[in-house]
Amino acid sequence: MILVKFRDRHPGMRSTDFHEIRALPLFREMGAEPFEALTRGGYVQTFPPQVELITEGEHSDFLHVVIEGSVELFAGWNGRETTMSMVYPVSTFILAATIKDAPYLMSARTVERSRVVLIPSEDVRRIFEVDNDFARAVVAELAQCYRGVVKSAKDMKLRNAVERLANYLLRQHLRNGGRPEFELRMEKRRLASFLGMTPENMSRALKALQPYGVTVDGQRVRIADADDLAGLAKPTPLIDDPEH
Amino acid sequence: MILVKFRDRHPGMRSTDFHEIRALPLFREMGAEPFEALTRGGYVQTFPPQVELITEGEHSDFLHVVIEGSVELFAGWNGRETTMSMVYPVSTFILAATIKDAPYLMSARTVERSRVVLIPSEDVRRIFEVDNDFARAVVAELAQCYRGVVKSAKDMKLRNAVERLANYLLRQHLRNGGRPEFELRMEKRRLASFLGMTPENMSRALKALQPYGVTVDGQRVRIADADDLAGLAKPTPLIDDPEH
DNA sequence: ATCGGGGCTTGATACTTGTCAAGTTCCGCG
DNA sequence: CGCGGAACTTGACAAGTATCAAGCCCCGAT
Repeated sequence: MILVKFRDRHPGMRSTDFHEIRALPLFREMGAEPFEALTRGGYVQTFPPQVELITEGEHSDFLHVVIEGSVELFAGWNGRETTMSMVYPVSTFILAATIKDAPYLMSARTVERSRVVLIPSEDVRRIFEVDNDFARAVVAELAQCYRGVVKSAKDMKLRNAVERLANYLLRQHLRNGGRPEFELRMEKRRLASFLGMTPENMSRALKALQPYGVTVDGQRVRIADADDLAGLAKPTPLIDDPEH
Repeated sequence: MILVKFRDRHPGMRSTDFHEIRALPLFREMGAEPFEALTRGGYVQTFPPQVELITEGEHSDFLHVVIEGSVELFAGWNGRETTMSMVYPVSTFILAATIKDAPYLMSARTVERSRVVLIPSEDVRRIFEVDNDFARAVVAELAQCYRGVVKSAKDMKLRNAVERLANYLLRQHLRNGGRPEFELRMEKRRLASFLGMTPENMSRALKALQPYGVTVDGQRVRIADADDLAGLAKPTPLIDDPEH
């Protein structure tokens, strides 16, 4: 029954969307009723590539949930721009700004055609005030995000470009079940910016990893001997383990 | 009455400590009873300078509150080390690790002789589960911390050494009520590490700021014309406003 | 199939930042 | 009071990284 009501009220939303959002750690533990109240005002929209969903400095109107496609979080200053992170389905972004009712610190744009659920920030804050399970889920999510940025900051401050790239490749390698070959999840130019270097520099960094068994063909990366690469990368869970 | 009980149970703690902790945003909104339960197992300890209070990778046993002195949060990798942030009274640190029951991502050491309150992590998590006001205060605190690290990451990725230093000095200038002279809050070597550069480089960066009216004598900094310096620094609330 | 554009690579070069070594200053301690 | 050590500064040099320019390659549009 709830499903029918849900779909009636949320133009464009499929019941699979509903289930996927519900399954997120952020929403998993709360009761059906508050979840219904939270998502009542939400709606789904499909955006073409390269659409700026939010702009840093602006006020937080919606909590965003990526259902399909991918979204880039980036920031600019003084004519420069850098990729802060990539968001893949299914996950939320800019939760902190929404909860604090503060301006966005980062902008967001679609990379490819993407389906995004928009939940009014006011509703998020209202349910947050009322529902204790949701409030605790928000804590878990924020703590996770916080630790993620801390790791990223350590990566930036303690490693040089080649080391950052080597560790990134090892993380992706593991993410893909340790298979020797995998696809990069984003364009190289974006990856370069994410890792804090120029595209030219990353191209050279990739070459520098050849002696360690890394070969690249387009988006396809092959890691011949992960241990060899790890000898250079020296990964540590305190920076590189996303679960930690 | 509560005060007397409190002091009886917490060796070394003064009633002023009690009030200062209670006044923190993290503890301000919760009821007297849960606060009492939360701090019941806590105690105060005074540490000499350069004592390592926590080590990254270790398990979170206590939530720490700095009452006097100052504490440096730092991280290491592969023989390198960097200062992540400084904690001044009265504030807590490593809340995220405590709540998540996860390993510390950063180490902490006293810089000067410091009084620190230690609250068992188990108690923090227990009260967090039970007390909804506290849970929401934790959200506010974590969101604040998260946004702080994001700003710091933007600072690192978007600005070069001189720009980071210029903006840091402007922030301190503002913090001190806009007076032309103020004292650096930490040693230069630590500040250099915090700002992501070597001490040698910071020495040169300070010289590079002389044409913009910055003069330095020991810990004493004079900013002759903040607007002039801001012309170079181009501060933005999205990186430099701690409240934002 | 051809054209055009954007992403990627490469080389040359310049700028930024780090390293090393030496010297100075400052401060605490005997 | 003077000694010792650490912090800081300075210069010379090396390493890391960015910029600029050119060419290649892939892919989508005509």
